[in-house]
Amino acid sequence: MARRNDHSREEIQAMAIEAAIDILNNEGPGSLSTRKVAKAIGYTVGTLYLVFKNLDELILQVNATTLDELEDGIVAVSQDQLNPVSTLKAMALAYLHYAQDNFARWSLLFTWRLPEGEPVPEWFDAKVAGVFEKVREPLQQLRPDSDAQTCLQAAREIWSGVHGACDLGLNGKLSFGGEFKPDTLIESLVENYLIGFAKA
Amino acid sequence: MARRNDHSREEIQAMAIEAAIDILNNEGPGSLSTRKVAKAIGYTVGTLYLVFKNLDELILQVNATTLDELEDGIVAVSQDQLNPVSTLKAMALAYLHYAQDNFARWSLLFTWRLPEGEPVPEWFDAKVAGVFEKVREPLQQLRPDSDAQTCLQAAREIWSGVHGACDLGLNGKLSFGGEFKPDTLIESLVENYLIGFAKA
DNA sequence: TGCATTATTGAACACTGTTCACTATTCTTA
DNA sequence: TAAGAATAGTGAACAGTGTTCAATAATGCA
Repeated sequence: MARRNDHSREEIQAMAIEAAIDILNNEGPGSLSTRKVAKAIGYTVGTLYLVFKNLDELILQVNATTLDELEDGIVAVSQDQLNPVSTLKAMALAYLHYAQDNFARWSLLFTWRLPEGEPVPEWFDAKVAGVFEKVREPLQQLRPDSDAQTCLQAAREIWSGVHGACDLGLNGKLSFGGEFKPDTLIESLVENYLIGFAKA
Repeated sequence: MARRNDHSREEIQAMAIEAAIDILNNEGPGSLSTRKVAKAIGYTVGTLYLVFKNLDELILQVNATTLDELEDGIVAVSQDQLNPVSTLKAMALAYLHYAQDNFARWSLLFTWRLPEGEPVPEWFDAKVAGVFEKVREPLQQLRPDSDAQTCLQAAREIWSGVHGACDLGLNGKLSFGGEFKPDTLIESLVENYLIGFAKA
């Protein structure tokens, strides 16, 4: 046997998450396995199960960091925008570009399903809510007289559109007749939706 | 050994597809396996591989029937509508309801990824194009002066939205603050988008 | 009836997530 | 310092996965 107390539980967790991200980036989704992660951090599977309940829990943590980065990316571009419409467009494009640049992780975030009974932990839901709040803000600016609930609903609607375009677009489900640029698609989608939203 | 020539290759294929659909409906996605399908149709795995190249090919066929049913469902409700807007709303809701009622199969259609090199066969892409053509028609009615390419682009946009709402909604990614009804969400999304699209 | 053909089998291989009896290292106490 | 308790870490084992392919048994034909 090798080291003991070389790393704390928290350190091993962090190492595992990092290793998992590396594997996802380099070998794509579906190549992630407990043995691969264990090997990458210099431990065996058993240790992984000492630190995570199971693979689902590890993936949940990976998805959490993905969600954080996604939010950071969206917030970053929304700083220096002149009006709510251009803010929302910039945010949508930031979402697309993150998904393009980190396809495996972005994919995992949406394709991974917990086993039947297991509910998504509330801290995860809270993170999701945080992202949507960032989308709600410019929508609120666009219609200051509407209540927060209405704008939150609109955030769900517009972000569904952006997400759907990324999902279908990046998975080759939209490339069938004529050229098709995801950037243009998303910009036009946001534009058209906001005309309707602003008018009502 | 048992029967011989009891069923033709085509019959075994059809039986396998049907069995796979049953398993998906009853046990959810992720419970599908070659051995289970083989057992369900009274053959062994070996026979399955005589009739399908691999599991991917079987799933592709399952997805093809899902796509067919999806198109049928959308076309059915679009018959007796008074105007393009109500047609598109009805189609969107039909899409949602199909996804709700056949969650496992609808899920499989979008989460299944072929191995790295393998391209989606063109007959599959053609099927997808067929569905989008059905969406393009009412959009064309809405803006008769626009060319087909513009309306096809709009079809991609609006259907991305509808699909994204189903994806996030049915996977519990939108249920975080306040009540949330997928039907209402989708209707409002389509409505707002079409205001923008009709106006331009 | 005997032979060639071929549909069908199921054991084997390399992988997966998960468990747990065991081992080796560290910490505590005498 | 020596003995013992506590525990970090292991890795073999189990049940499952997709896939292959030599062996087998049922059929059609001569």
